[in-house]
Amino acid sequence: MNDPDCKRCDKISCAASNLNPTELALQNSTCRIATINAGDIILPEGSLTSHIIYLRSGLVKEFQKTANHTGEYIINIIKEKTYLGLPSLFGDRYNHYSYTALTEASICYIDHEIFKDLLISNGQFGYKILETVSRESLNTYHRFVSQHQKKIFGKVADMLLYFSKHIYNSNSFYLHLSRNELSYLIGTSRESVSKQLAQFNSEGIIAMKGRTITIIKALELERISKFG
Amino acid sequence: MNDPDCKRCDKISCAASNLNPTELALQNSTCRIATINAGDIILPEGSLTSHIIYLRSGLVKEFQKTANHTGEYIINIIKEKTYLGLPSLFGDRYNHYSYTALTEASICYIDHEIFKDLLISNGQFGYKILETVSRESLNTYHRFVSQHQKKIFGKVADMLLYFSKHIYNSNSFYLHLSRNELSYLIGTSRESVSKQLAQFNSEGIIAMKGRTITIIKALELERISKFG
DNA sequence: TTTAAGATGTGATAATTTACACACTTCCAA
DNA sequence: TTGGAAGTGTGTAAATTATCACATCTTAAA
Repeated sequence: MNDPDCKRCDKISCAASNLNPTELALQNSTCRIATINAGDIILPEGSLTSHIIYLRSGLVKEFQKTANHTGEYIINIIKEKTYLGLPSLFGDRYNHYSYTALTEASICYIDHEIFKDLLISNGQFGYKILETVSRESLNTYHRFVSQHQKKIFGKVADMLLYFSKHIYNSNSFYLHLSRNELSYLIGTSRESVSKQLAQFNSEGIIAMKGRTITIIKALELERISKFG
Repeated sequence: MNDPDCKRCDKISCAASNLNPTELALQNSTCRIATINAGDIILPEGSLTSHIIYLRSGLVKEFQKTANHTGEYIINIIKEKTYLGLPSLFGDRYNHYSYTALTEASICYIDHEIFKDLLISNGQFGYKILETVSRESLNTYHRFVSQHQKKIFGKVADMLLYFSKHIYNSNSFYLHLSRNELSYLIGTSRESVSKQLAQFNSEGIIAMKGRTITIIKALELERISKFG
């Protein structure tokens, strides 16, 4: 763990940029920074919320284990400059989801009470956090609803576009998730994902080598996502 | 439309009870109240957010039409003393979902700008709204995840417990939704819902007469919901 | 009261998806 | 370098669910 310098941090959150120097110094005084290795767990579900956790850099998966503990369901893939589990923090006293690093990640621990005090004393900061929680809710609802009414080819097309447009911002990317995890993300079986990817590959819609995927016909994928 | 009196309102929101008399008077000055008949639309998806809408009494369904406009997906059933579509308000500039009254409903329209000013100037009020949005997000995520990994009997059991415990607060209730709408709520077909309800009925787990349902073996339903 | 439209129940069939089996590949550590 | 564990691809059978067809029931309006 290192002592951070929030004032000079180039990865500060959009909300925290509304804090004045005094407030930022207050946050800084209780803030600790840590580096997490790929694959390591950041927070297990069911734990009590003691700190705010902010993802400075890296990729994290937010998930929940299934009832029988043999599988999981992935809620979201989280990118840098995002607070982890805000709804759990404000909605309840414990973390509803688990968080695991998909790549090496840098995270900040911020004291819960200080954060809450800042929210209440600085309305602009509070409003930004509210906007953040709202926007993320809408995004997650949208993904859930989309998936619910689609067949597998639609789900897989959706997923590929999600990674391309929202996570990696490129037509070509290395997936940090196994085929199994992809199936946890869209709520199907590993085999179904494999077969659907193989089909898109053979149809020339994507090019695939292991976990590296290149989207060739983006418009076709959009059509499949919409249609299916 | 009538002029309301927020100060004497017995259906005031938990968040708004944090407003002082001056702030409440400010909210009151731009507030209008209206009665909606069962089946009438309150807000269509895609519309711009001009006012905050607060459900004083009644039951409302929050839903989204499918791409081909032949079906819909129900996000939530909303009870009294709840703001409608907060995530749309803060996350974006337009309403992501449609809202239709399931029973006669009383709703308040509150000016968007005044509401936002109150949020920023009164941190406690803002914090309460943040808690509300967070809690609702968690509830909705939870229902989505549950449904995703369950078979039809699990989904229907889930749904029955949801109505019993969260909506009607009774083991016996009249459903304000058609079989078709029930299927939109859990993402299956009307026929599958009918058949599953008939089976629970024949097994003595529930008693059913039209839209009136009595849960006989609640523990058995809990088990089915958890197991499948 | 009559009548038509919408809602519901239910069996048979079709479509979709999962589960299983197993071969092959990749990657990491001894 | 090698052995084993984990990850992946793919055919086939089994399970699940949707769709279709149609009878019956309910409700609301004429």
